[in-house]
Amino acid sequence: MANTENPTKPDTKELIVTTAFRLFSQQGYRDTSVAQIAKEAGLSKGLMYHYFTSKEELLKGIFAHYQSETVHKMDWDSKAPPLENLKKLVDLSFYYLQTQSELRRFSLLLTLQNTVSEELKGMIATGKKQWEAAFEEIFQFLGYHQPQAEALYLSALLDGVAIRHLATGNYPLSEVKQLINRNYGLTPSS
Amino acid sequence: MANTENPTKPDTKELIVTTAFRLFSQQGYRDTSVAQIAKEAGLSKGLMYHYFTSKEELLKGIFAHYQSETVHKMDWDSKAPPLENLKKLVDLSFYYLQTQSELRRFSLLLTLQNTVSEELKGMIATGKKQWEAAFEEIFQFLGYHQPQAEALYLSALLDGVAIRHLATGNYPLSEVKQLINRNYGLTPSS
Amino acid sequence: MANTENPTKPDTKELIVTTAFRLFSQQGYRDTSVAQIAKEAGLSKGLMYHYFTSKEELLKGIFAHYQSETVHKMDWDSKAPPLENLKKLVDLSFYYLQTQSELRRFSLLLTLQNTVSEELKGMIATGKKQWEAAFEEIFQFLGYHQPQAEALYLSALLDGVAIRHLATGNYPLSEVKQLINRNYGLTPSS
Amino acid sequence: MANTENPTKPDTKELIVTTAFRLFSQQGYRDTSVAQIAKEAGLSKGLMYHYFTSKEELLKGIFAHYQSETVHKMDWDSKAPPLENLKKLVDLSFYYLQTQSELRRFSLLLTLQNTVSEELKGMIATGKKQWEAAFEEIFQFLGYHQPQAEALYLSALLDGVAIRHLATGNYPLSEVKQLINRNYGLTPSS
DNA sequence: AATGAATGAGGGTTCATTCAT
DNA sequence: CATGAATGAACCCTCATTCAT
Repeated sequence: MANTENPTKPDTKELIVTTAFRLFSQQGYRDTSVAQIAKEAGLSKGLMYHYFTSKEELLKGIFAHYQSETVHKMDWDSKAPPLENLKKLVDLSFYYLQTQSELRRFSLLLTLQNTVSEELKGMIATGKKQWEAAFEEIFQFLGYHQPQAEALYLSALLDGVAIRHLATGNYPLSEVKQLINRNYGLTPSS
Repeated sequence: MANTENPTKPDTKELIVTTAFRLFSQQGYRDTSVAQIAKEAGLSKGLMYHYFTSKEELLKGIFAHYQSETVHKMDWDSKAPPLENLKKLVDLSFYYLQTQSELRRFSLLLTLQNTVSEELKGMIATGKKQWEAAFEEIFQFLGYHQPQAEALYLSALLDGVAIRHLATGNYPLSEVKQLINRNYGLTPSS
Repeated sequence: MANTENPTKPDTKELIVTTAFRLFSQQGYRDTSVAQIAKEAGLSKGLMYHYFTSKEELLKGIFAHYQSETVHKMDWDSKAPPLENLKKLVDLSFYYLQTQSELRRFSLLLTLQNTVSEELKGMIATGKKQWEAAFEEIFQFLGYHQPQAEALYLSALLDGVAIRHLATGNYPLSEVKQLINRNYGLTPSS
Repeated sequence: MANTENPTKPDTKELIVTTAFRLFSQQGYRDTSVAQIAKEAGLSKGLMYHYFTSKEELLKGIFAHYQSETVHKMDWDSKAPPLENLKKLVDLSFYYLQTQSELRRFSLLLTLQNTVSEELKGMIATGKKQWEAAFEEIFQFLGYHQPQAEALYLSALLDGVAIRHLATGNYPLSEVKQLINRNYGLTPSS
């Protein structure tokens, strides 16, 4: 009777999250109505409020959903050579940018918005901190003088590249990536 | 700066633009109602539509107003030493980020949104193009191998710094700026 | 006539149509606000938009509603004596003019207005065409030399009678009807 | 100094009336804004209120203007042969319909509207009465049994023809006119 | 779990009219 | 005679949310 045991039945909650995420990314949070999400997902408004008590709760739900999906992939081996790890992370950043561009857009959008609740801000900040901490540790290993500032610098650069890529239709991602590789002494692979 | 015709009479149009910009920056475009702008500016809703035919037109008006202020300062001397020019521009970018941070936030936000009108996108894109073109010319002078990619790289970096600064309360702007100065061989001044 | 699913539950959509029609007829389309219709019908504005996506759609709904009621009665037997059929139609025209005078006024009004949407014009035109076609067929049977022109002539006459009746408080409908009967060789009945 | 003496200066009041009449005819009274009339006429809103104290007053002004222009043309000679007079009037009706169609549309529009003020209704009724009286007198001369009803009948017919002509793009005016001529024993001329 | 009718507050916009200049 | 800035009320419409079924 519980639907978690029935693999054939599509998970309604996930369907809502997925649909809402897509629409929020494309049109923004305010410009997407609950009705539209319901229609697009093929279910009723009432049902959405059965799973999420409000539109904002749905927003948080989206974030929780994708963060849990993403985080565990960032497990890097702190004993491996630092440059290798750095390369891994930079590659991962570009990989996400290309494969989950809408998620990236979504994150940046929320980051720039003043209106988001403190709770959501916290969730976003947590994600960013993980990257910064990883970069900082690596730069420390590599003997950079200001590892923290360098970490923030690189994080900013990757954010900037993301925003330009998402905004422009023809941003030369690979060329810019080469410059990054060169500036950090990374050997290109792909 | 003052009304050209009658300095004592407050320029209503400018009052609207200023008020709207402030509110848009604080709460976002969608979360600011025309009624609120009118109330805050101390005039009627109807009057706003006397000056701007729609809320979106008001938004464009804001950009036109502040961009014209900005562009005016960007006239750099292409015959001066390139490094000096580069430094000037980087300084200017940081200067704007600190003095007109909300305009910056706003333009980044709209950049990411798909629902923005083509006309507005054009206005924003034009602003960005000017910076990129300036950077490219300088990098060419300096003999960089890929001046265009380098320009996009630096633009992205500056955008990224802006994002982080706008998102974080305590982003170490000056330290990051030092790193930029060092990486591009610029002598710090301030 | 009653709600097919639950006779006790008042059919909200029909309630809206009925109320709107009454008010539109009394005050005109433009001079009747959606708010007024809602108030008069005892429901919220929002609900009206749940059933009709716009005020104009509501207008179309009214026509659809009443025209379907009308057309149903216009099924005349083309094998019956032509004069009998003609009499039937003329009687019907007068019957509608007296029982649904406001619908008639409304349709004449919209006919003259250039601002009416094409779709609505189409709906009205369709109604008129049906009458003209019926008249033409009958006049053909009766051996009139210009059955089409005669059909348009009679249609115009009936429209004109409607206009005068709607405009004047004391238009002598029955006397004019007698003249029509006489001119077309119809034997009066009522 | 008075501008009535200066034939070269366009009469502002007439310009307003003419423009308003055109727009009212095309779009209806409610769907035409004072601002639009002012713009179309190339003058300010304020000036319009200098000549007409309200929008409704402007409407009355239009009617007064055109009625005074039209009435004096209807002077028919009661001593001439009745059939000749009848023909004259029918011809005149068609002539107006073709040369001043917008005025005719305007009249019919107001006739059908419930919202018009009593004062305006009176003005319109007066115009109609003149035609009816003329027809009645003629039919009396011609020995019709119910001259008044016949007058109303013919008036209605002419109104109906007008509305069909104004509504349809391709109404066969001349054919219908021939039928009228035939039915009333008028010899065609044009 | 699921629907969709129903609400109420608010949003953007229009417009006749007034009035200082 | 002439302008257009300014107002305020109303208008059409949207939307997050609730709730009976």
